[in-house]
Amino acid sequence: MDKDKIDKKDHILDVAERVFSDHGFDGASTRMISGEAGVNMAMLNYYFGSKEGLFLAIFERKISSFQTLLQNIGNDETITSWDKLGKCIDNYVERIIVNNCFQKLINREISMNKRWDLTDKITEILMVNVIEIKKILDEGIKNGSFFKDADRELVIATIFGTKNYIINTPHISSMILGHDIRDEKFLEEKLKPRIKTYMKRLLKAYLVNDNEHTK
Amino acid sequence: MDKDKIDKKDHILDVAERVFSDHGFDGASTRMISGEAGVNMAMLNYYFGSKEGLFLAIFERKISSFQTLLQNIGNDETITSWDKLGKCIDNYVERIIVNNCFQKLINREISMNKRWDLTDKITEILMVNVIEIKKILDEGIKNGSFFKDADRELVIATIFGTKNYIINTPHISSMILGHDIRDEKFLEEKLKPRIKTYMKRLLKAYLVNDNEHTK
DNA sequence: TCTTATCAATCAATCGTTTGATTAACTTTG
DNA sequence: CAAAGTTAATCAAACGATTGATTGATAAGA
Repeated sequence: MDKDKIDKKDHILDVAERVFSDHGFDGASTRMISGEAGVNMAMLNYYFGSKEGLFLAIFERKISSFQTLLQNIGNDETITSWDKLGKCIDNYVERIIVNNCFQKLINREISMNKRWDLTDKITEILMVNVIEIKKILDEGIKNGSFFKDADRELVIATIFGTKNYIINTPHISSMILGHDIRDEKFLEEKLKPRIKTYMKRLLKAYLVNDNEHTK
Repeated sequence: MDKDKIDKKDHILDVAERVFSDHGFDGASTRMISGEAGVNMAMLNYYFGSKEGLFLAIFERKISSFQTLLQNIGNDETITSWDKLGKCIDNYVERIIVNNCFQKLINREISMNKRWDLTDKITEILMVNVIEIKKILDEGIKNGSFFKDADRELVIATIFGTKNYIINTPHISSMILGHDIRDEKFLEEKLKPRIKTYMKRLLKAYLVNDNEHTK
């Protein structure tokens, strides 16, 4: 009974997430969503109050599920700064999912900058990862294992930007890589390991203090 | 007369570009656009046939202006592969404009993947830059000045991704950098040189063949 | 006179939302 | 235990508002 209701709400949210990510907030009609979800149109307002309420509910659900898997590699004292960063990269790349509806939604919202409160909420979530990496970089520079003039902020932009570029422009990155990145098998077996290796080599070459950076 | 007409069409396109980038295709109404442009609503259909026609016209205009400034650093035989890449980076970073309406539109369209023909056209344009850089990387690897196992494709993702991350998520990157990146002065005097320096150091450390990459 | 440009008014379609009736599932009461 | 009452869930139908587009009239220029 009560569980059925939750399942139904969850089902509607699943469908709405996909439809919103495909068509945008304004492009997705309530009839479209209710139709694809197989529920009466009035149910959307009954459960979520309004179209905007439904939209926000999608984020609320994901946000609460995000915060549970928040982890703290940075505080581990037993491994080097470099190994910490490597672990972060592995962890981060592993979470790559192409055609991720929610990722699309986040990108659109954050570039749209229309619903301010939502943008702030999203920013807050994404900043958790940023701060984690920044902490590791700070530590590495402080203890001398990373090169002291390293541009920590732009390193962060590179880590997130490289991954975002690949998954946000699947059409282009597929062309660059010569293979459809939406192919699950290719992504899992080839691309993910490749990105991990590349990112680590790239950052090690820049960060790790065994060569002088002649300008 | 004829020039007035072109100016008027251009003015409508200017306004439409901004309104579409602020609200998305479906979120921007024809009344909104015509109102802000100070023209009668029927003029949009008179000039551009339909709302979609207006939308496409925005891209047509930009595309034709893009293709004129296409350049060919790659074919210069007098400088090293590394200097070519450095020039590319300088050139590319210099073109960074935050709050660029058209950039927003392109991103939305390319992640939306709805209007296929338009996506193809955009891809085609963006690939010009990609191919240019790829050519330089190929050459550098071939002539031994770049490290032979360098992942050319992912290097490209890093170059474009780092920049895209910064300008597409102004809210976040401003927070990371501790300064509003939409501040024209800051962007021009501080950020642009900083990105140039960083990108060159990063890529040089990874690409240039004066140190072994111990895994 | 003929073409082009502009306009207010209007079109049918679709939008998000609301309504009132109906059904189903429990709870209370006699 | 059964009848009455209460609540929540579901639905078809309709609401007013807004959408993109079209009309026919009017003005201007060649």
